[in-house]
Amino acid sequence: MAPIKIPALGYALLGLLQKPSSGYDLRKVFSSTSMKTYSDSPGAIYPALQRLEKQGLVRGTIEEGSGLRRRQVFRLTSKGLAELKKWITRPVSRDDMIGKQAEIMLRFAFSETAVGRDASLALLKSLEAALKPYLDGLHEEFRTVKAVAPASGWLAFECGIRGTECLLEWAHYAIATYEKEGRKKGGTS
Amino acid sequence: MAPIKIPALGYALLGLLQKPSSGYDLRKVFSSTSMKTYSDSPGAIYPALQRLEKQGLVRGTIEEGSGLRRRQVFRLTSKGLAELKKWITRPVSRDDMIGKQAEIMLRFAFSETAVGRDASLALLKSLEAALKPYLDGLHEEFRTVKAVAPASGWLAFECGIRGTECLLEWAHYAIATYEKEGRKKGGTS
DNA sequence: TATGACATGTAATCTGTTACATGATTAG
DNA sequence: CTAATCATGTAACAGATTACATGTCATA
Repeated sequence: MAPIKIPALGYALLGLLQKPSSGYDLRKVFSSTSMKTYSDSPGAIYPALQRLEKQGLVRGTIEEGSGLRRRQVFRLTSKGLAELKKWITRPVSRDDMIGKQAEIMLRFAFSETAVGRDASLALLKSLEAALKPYLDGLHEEFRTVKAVAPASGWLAFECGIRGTECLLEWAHYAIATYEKEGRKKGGTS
Repeated sequence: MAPIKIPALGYALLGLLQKPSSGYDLRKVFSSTSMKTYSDSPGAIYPALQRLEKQGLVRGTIEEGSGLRRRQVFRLTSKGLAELKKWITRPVSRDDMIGKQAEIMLRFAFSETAVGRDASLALLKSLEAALKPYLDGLHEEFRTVKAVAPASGWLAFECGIRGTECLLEWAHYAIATYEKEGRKKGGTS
């Protein structure tokens, strides 16, 4: 069979569904928290949940009688949890660096509850490893850009570089945080 | 008439078309430079160019006889340049902070050649002004997040905060760069 | 003569946006 | 009684992805 294809919104939903929720609950998360990157419109979320259910990744059960209008609560199936773990534990590729930094952060944010702190650390190290050569490439490209572009052009490019350096520093900090935690609690072994 | 609606890719094309280019040239820019965020697929670019031409924002002229296969070179029309300027000079809203940081950088990158350095500076100041309250909001939300989320959750959130702080620092640096330039060359007055 | 770079396009499909439609319950 | 909030959905449309189709020219 064809390998399951899940768009970004689908993974965001799978991650949030580690805690059983209705479509409405999920919409509220997207509209009220800093996950506003994803659409909170019913026209995006309800069809996405239907697709996930058709793929067997979530299962919805209607809650009757609790006073309000019927609510359909969705839960991850074991297949759904497996897909979520697979997504989270994928190594970070060079390709992920380009427009998908937000997706990596989402994977990391879910990693601890979905897979465990070892996976969180592994993801961070994988990110660090991908970041270094990517940054080298950016620095090299910068020399070219600075020679031909107007100030606003190379300044914008420099902003991208600084942002990436900032991400790398954060990764070090996050790794250090996990390793300190690990020593306290016993960690990997 | 309905106000012209242009998706992100359309603006990217308008900006690049300050220098007349064929669809193929544009694709190469997207695939070979750090503008890989935008699709370099023909199925995205050629239809987008057709839409822009239908809206009267660009005009394509076929270059024959230069040896290779026919090449259609697109140029900005005056209407297209006006739309580009309007897009660039829009003040930065709180809403732009959310998933549209890349779009703001693109606007800034094009600002100097399309409108002039005064517009570049204005855009930076507008960004700075939007960034400050946005950062305050993030810090406040962080306190809540840290109390309820696992380490990977709040660390991911912290990454967003650091990235935003980094952007603000860059804005200061870019403003300083422009103001130094301005004193040298006579600038605004 | 076959491969790869140049160069442009279309068609099927998927996803998201926008706007609408429905209906129950609670607060003022 | 009316408005707001809870709660779910559909339909029309726009745009992107993927894959395919076409054709030229240079070079190995």
